[in-house]
Amino acid sequence: MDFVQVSEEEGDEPIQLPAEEDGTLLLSTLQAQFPGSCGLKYRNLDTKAVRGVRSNEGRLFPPSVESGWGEYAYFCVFPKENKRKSDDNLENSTAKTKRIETRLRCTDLIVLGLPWKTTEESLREYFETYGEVLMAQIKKDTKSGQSKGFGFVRFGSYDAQMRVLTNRHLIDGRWCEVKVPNSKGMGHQVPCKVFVGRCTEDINSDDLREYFSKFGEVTDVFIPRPFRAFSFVTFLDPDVAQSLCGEDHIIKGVSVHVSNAAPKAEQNRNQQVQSYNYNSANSFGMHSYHPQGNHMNPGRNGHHRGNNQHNAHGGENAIVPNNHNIGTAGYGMGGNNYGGNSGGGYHNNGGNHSSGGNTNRQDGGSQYNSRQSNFHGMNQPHNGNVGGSNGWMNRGHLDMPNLQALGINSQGSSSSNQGQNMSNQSMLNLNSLPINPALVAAALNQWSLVGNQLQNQNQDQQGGNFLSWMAQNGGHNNANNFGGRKGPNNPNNNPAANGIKTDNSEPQNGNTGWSNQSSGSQNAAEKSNFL
DNA sequence: GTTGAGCGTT
Repeated sequence: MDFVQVSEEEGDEPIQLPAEEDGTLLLSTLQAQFPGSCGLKYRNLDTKAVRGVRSNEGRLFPPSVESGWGEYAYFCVFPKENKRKSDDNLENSTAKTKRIETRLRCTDLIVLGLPWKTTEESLREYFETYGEVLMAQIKKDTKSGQSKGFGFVRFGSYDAQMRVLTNRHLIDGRWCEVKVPNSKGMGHQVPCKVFVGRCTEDINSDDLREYFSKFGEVTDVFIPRPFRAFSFVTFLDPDVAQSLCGEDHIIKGVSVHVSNAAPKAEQNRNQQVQSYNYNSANSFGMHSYHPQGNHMNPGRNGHHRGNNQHNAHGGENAIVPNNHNIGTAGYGMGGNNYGGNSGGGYHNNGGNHSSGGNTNRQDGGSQYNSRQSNFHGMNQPHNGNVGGSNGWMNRGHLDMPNLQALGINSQGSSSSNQGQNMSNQSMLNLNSLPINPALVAAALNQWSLVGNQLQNQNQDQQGGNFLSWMAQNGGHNNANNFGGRKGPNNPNNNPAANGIKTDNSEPQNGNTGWSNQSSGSQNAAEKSNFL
């Protein structure tokens, strides 16, 4: 039998891996020893160049047909960092990207099914093959010290985390599940989906896809039917989604407004609220959702709400012009309703908003680059610009600008704009308002007030965030397909090959669902683009 | 001393 000398990195002590009869090396053989690896490379002794080993359909082929693997010392290839988009510029250095991704998305991962004997040391040792392990702990009985059979790990890089979530794990002789813990929910996630308000009926999904694709890959477009004057656009990259939030864009001559697509959990809650309590963020379900605090930042000018937090890192937002005009669709919005007090003195460009005009900004591809530099500290909830420790009390009068700008008061519609009493918003019947429902929807969405009545048009209950998907697909299914401990009736036990989820049968996890998730393109093929 | 779906005394 032929053996291949493989080490994790060049120069490390090699392990001899058995090749197959046909001379190939199974990728699974490699991965059994080097979890997370996806290929091999070696250094050509003559040219000193590093060469890759041909890989196809789970097999690695020797460099030479005649001499096989030879005496080369091979070392592992691991998946690269997330590829940035081709039009990224130098502002997005790898280091910066890595830092952002780390800050944004690394989270504790729960490891289930650990053998009783596994120690924190052996747990760490195992996962260090994937990358830097910041934390590895075993949950134990306080009295006996006996392991409870599960633990937590945290990685230093998102790359490592991704690989862990997408691999199966044989730890101390037992197949274990690694998932994002329920307790984390969406806390560290950045939504990929945006709400697009003020849509007109002639804006179809192709229009939306085509338009928004220039900012980044669009993975899904959902337009509620019957027509509700808003839609949802999902991007591959949550950063792109976030960068667009708070902006107005012109599509087919219509000014649409992009804002956060709020998680379902909040919206469902909000629907129950009959009288809003401004003193309590919790009445809106405010917690670790909304990493950018979009719904809490007071005094923002109605645009770029999602970017407020970036300001805490040095005001790079200045490069994003705030000259968005409102009302190009003929819905006159007074500039006063938008402009004005910017809580922390940032984005204080309220005066730039005008009504009824055309936007000064053309959303060309070049804008995309500048957006990318805007992401800092998104994991710092509700910071900086919140006017006071008690966010809601200090929101000023601009926090619910849209409803008022739209001439809506507690009676539903008004020609005056004076009232600040919004306590009866929940009584609004969006379908009976004598104004364009898109305007109301856009306004309500900013407050997570759009609930099932508007958004549950689709029946897809698939959890929408990337990591929960990763957990569900990489975790559950891999476990199920490769020896997990789920029962035969578990819907995850679908026959799909190689652990990729092919349906939407995953049971909902209460706090990870996004109301706006649509089914159209949430399939394995597109999701696999993440990997 | 046993066990095998779950979710963390910070």
